[in-house]
Amino acid sequence: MTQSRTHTCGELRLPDVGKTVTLSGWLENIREVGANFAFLVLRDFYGTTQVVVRTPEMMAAVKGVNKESTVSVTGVVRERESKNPKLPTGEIEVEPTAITVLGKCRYNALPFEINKSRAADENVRLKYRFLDLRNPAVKANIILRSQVVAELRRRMTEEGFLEITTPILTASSPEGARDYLVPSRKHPGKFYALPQAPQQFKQLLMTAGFDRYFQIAPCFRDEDARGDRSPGEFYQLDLEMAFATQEDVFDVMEKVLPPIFAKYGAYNIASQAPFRRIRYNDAMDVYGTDKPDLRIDLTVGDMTALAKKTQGFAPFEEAAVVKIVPCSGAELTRKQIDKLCDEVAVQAGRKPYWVRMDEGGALVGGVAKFLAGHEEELKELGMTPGSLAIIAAGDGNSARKTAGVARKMLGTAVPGHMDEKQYAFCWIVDFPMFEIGEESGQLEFCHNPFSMPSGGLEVLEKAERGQVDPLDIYANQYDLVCNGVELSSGAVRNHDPEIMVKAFELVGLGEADVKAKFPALYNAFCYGAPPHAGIAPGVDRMVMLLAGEESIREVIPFPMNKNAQDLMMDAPSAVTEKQLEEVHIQIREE
RNA sequence: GGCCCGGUGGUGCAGUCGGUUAGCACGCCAGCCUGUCACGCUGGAGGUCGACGGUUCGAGUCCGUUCCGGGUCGCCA
Repeated sequence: MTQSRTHTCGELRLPDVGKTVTLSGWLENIREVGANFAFLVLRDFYGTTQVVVRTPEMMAAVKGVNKESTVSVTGVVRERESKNPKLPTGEIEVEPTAITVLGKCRYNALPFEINKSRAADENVRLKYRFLDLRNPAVKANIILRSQVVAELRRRMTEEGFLEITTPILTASSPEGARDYLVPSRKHPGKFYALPQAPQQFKQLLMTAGFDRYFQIAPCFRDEDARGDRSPGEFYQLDLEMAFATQEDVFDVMEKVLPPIFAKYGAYNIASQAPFRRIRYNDAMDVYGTDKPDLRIDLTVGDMTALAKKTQGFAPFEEAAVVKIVPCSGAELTRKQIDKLCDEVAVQAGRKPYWVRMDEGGALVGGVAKFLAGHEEELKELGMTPGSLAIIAAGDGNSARKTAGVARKMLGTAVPGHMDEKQYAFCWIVDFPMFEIGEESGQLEFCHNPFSMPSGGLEVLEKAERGQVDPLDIYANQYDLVCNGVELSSGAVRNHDPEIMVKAFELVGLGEADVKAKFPALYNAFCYGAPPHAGIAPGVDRMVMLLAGEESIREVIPFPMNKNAQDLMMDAPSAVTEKQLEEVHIQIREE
């Protein structure tokens, strides 16, 4: 063998007929159609090419070679006698003079069939991810990811951002998620932590005078997985801008993202600038969630006042808040409605109620008898003849949340309420700065303490003097949401030590706590920090949306399973006594 | 940690009211087939029905416990 290949398996066409070529790839299939007559399908990264075997010698060469072995085929390109218009290489085939096995597949039974790997058990797929990825449909998501990342880099660079890497081994931070810890060999009993995000570093870069920073940043969080949340690690398009406002950040995202979504997405339509801005409180009231799917035209109404007028139905009489999601044209059977309500209960943790308005405008089914006589008020809330309404009762947040889940379920289940094939972006703005903690009952930071409060020092001082309710203070913080998926959150940062301390004082902490929790940031901000703002959209989630996948694991090359295990590499795994000794770790017997 | 769903040849699934030989498709093996391309045809191999315990004359099926997986809430930006 002089050359491993002269062409790829995806490039030969009719004009190549007559050439002597060498192709190398995986033996995808063997179709024997007669004695000394068979078709081989050779697959590489670029495509597949058919090889036709018509001699006893070549038959002997493939005899006993298992599928998925890698082979090299040298032969002459010829025009097919019967062409296959479905394949790019369907007009030609290669008639071999030599077939060499390059890498034997020792097994004739694979853990799953390559072209059907997506249907296989996920743990088996993950253990044999190298086989799973041979499936072009699986590989396509990884290719897409690469293209998207390349384009993000290109566009960010065009916008004047510098890509700067930040440490992976850093200090544990007290806020946010659980850290991954790395024991230190040189400092017994001390630990590095993997960064949950490059948050503090990028703010330090701003303080250092870099004007526009970005990074495709790996982030590590030791929290439980979800369908759209990878355990352990994930990537963010992390960015930060000096002397910038919220609008400056929105402007960059609105320039960078839509073209990429329109170009690489499963749907070719993406919201154009400016994206809709929805205040946090409005989103919770109208959509029952802070990550609304705007492709659904349903909205949540408030029927608390109406519910208070009903009699005989305790949930209505006792609930602090009652929400209603009316949905027209809902021709669901009783069974389908029950199933939908059950599904809402699973996702929201609270069972909703329902009522239907028949074509004559009378209420039927579900909680109809408790609402009888209130038809007109329900019509004002959006019910129409032939509509179904899902009703959620509870304390404020749980009723809103249940209604939000119901809105999403109805939108996807009832035809005509969802314009699915598009990317609908929105900004959620004006998050509350503080909240009353459920456990403590005390005033706490609602999200993170890095955000600049709207109104700055002045509003905090008013709150301190009791002139402003702290719960009415908003943070200059925002989320980017697309099709019901939270892509990112970001904020105008609090770069002023004085305001930072004041914010901490409102929640019963003080300068000592700021210094203890964020020593580097606090110290740096005492040396002249620029106002700055940033955001960090999740790369995995973006690619997931673009690929139209439901599971984030489909867009990660080597994902861990839900239990944060890498079944292929067998991680996490035990280490030797010597390794433990070196890092001064003793395992306690359970 | 709570709740919901699932676990049946290599893979994906069916299995009715508990009933005698656990079906189907794909894959695998053998044979046939000179234009297949989701090749076709004939035959064959391959199963402790996740595990343990119970009810029963009899359990894939019913009950209990447990393990594993998925979803969801908690958690998480």
